[in-house]
Amino acid sequence: MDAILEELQKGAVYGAKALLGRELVTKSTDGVTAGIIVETEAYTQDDPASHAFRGETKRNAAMFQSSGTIYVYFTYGMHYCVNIVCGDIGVGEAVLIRAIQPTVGIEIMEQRRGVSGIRIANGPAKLTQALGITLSENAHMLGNNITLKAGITVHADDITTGPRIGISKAQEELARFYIKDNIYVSRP
DNA sequence: CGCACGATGCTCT
DNA sequence: GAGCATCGTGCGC
Repeated sequence: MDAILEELQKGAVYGAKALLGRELVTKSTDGVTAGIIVETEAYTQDDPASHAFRGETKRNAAMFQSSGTIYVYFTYGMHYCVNIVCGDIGVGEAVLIRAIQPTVGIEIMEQRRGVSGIRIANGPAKLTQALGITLSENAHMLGNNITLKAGITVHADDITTGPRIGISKAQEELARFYIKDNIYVSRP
């Protein structure tokens, strides 16, 4: 957990790769739920597609906090997405978690999502619903209701990149990373 | 099986 | 007032 904080400190692109294979764990009154992170996307401050591109606002303030801060945002009138902040305080960088492979509390997640199998968490808004993450966790630090565990080892050879998804600017930028051949990614 | 679109409300211009 | 780091459905092939 401290080790990952050091990796996140090195920046969003580095952090996006370092987070692959880690287990994201959440606790609630429903119980514990968790999954292996299999797809991430790095957002840096100079990225026109990033919420931080136009500077700090009330909404994106968490992105400018210290590494390991959780940034949750609400979008499309119905969805939450979760990021883990990277880099120095005052710099707006974060990694969007785009897909997880469910490991713990699968029944709870099926109930929250209303589906089972691959569709439980193969997308950024799906995994927040499966893990029970909402705006109430925004700007909190990793370590309480949301934590990271070691998970599985991912070698550099097992990481690949793909086109960015769901954005209108800087689509070609090399920022989306996922574990090769993993069936739980949102898009191969 | 793939594409198109509607839902739905908050944030920033 | 537009656009959005999305998802699910519904339709046409």
